[in-house]
Amino acid sequence: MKLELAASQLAELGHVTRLGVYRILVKAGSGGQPVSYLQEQLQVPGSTLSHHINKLVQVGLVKQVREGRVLRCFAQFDKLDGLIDFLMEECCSQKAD
Amino acid sequence: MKLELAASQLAELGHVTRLGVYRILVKAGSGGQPVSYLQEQLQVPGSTLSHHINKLVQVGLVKQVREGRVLRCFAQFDKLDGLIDFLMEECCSQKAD
DNA sequence: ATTATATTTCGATGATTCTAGAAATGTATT
DNA sequence: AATACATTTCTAGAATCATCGAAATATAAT
Repeated sequence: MKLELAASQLAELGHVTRLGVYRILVKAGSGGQPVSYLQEQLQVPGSTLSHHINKLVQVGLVKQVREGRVLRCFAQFDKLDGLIDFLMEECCSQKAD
Repeated sequence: MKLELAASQLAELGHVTRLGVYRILVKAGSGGQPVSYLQEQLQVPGSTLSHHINKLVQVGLVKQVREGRVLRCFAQFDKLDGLIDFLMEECCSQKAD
């Protein structure tokens, strides 16, 4: 993974509301949750929430699928795995002098 | 771990320069690396680098130890483990309706 | 068609963060 | 004590980000 992508994903997770969204979606697993559920849980104005969800979508950590008038959101677990791998990559690989 | 702490750690990792610092330190393992080495690798002005390292220290991801006039920096691996655990916590635990 | 529901887009304001030069600090060497 | 070296602190302008009301869009129900 490129460092720039990892940094952008980490930056998006590094905000209380967005991390709250992401955690709910991780907890929800493959079933996901609609925006309305996230709003109910997080108690944040719709326009603000929409803005934050969008940022998570932009970096690939979340996907959305329309179901009638509901938009269901899903955590993209493979992206989280990639991010964690990146953080651990080459851990302690440097030779001592 | 509290969500606020996790968010702040993720936010600090979510910046190209800081993530660059952190990666070098992860790679360096328990031996750490001095600020001067980080500066040489990352090619960023001292005052800017110092500012970024300080943010990593503030959230506990990095520690610094003085060695004469050199300041050696170390990744705090336990904090990274805690952060990763937090991200995975309760994954897919929600019961379907 | 009209109304209701779910969500986004727009737009503007305020807040935070980034950057880097200059000056200051702490440590070692001569 | 003077000089060199490593790093930080100060400062201030520029850039980015967060917030949220109002208006717009999309879908469904009556």
